[in-house]
Amino acid sequence: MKKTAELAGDAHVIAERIHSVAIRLLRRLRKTDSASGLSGPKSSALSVLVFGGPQTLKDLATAEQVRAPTMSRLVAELEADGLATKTDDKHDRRIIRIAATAKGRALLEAGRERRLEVLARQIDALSRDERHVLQRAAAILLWLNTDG
Amino acid sequence: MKKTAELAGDAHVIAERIHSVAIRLLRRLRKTDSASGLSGPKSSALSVLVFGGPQTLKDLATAEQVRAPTMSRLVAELEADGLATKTDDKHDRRIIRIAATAKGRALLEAGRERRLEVLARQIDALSRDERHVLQRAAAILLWLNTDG
DNA sequence: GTGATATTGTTAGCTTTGCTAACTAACTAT
DNA sequence: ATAGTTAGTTAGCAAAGCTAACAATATCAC
Repeated sequence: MKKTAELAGDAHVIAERIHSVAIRLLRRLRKTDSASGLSGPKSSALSVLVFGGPQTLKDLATAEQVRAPTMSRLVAELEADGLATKTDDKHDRRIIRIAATAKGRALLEAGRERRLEVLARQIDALSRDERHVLQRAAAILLWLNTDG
Repeated sequence: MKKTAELAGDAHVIAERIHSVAIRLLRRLRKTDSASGLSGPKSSALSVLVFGGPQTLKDLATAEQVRAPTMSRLVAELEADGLATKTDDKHDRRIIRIAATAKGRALLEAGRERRLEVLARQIDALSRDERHVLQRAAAILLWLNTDG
């Protein structure tokens, strides 16, 4: 029987390891980021635009779990680089629709590939079973982050 | 037969998802960090000191995958807060030994628990099988980050 | 021994990314 | 009409990363 006030030691240890691994993973990926000229947060936002279609600034901020001012600046920078556009909504003039440009899509493809290349190769070298574990883990964590 | 120049689509997709999930996970954890007064990078470094014993600044920087100046500042801040100490090495006077203080250990325990509390609870609510998947995934990713 | 080279850590200064507070503009409801 | 809410921006701050340049110490070649 598990107490509610005290979780199984398991859960804490796993949480700790997941946290630790995530920190190190991102620090490693950030390095190669710079090669593509597109930073992590920018490529992540651009990715949402490319795969999720045009978005409101607020939706984009929510999707990226970032505050509006932060996203406002990121979008401004993407726009300055010609990677995204902002267009006014006709029905609600407070709203702006943010969309990826063709250039943005192209750069994302190239940048993304390059940035994750090393990791992808490492994952490819794993056994089928290990790849499956990572795939399931990603799904579980995604779920925890959104619905949990 | 797999080409070497072109990985199985699988690997790229998994890499992408892992990356995406890691970004969101850390952004989420950072929020609760502030409650303990100990930021993510600091608690991570302190954790290395507590569980790995006294370390050289360089070793600490390497362990945390960070450059020396970055770790130098983090350690200075930990020291200012009375969470770590720096002592000179007798045999090699270029080296400093960095160790966690009792206060540092105590704060780490408390802070760490609080920071990862939500995640730990979520993990605890998963099935035994799902927890096992996360555990294995963490081990695999740790290995990729260090030895791979 | 001495001079060149390595290594360790620090300082200074920059960039990026996040935040909150305060504001404007526009929509909604009473 | 007016009060409140929502969307986005601007300004200003802090944290955490980096490189470049430097001081101090070790080590190695000779």
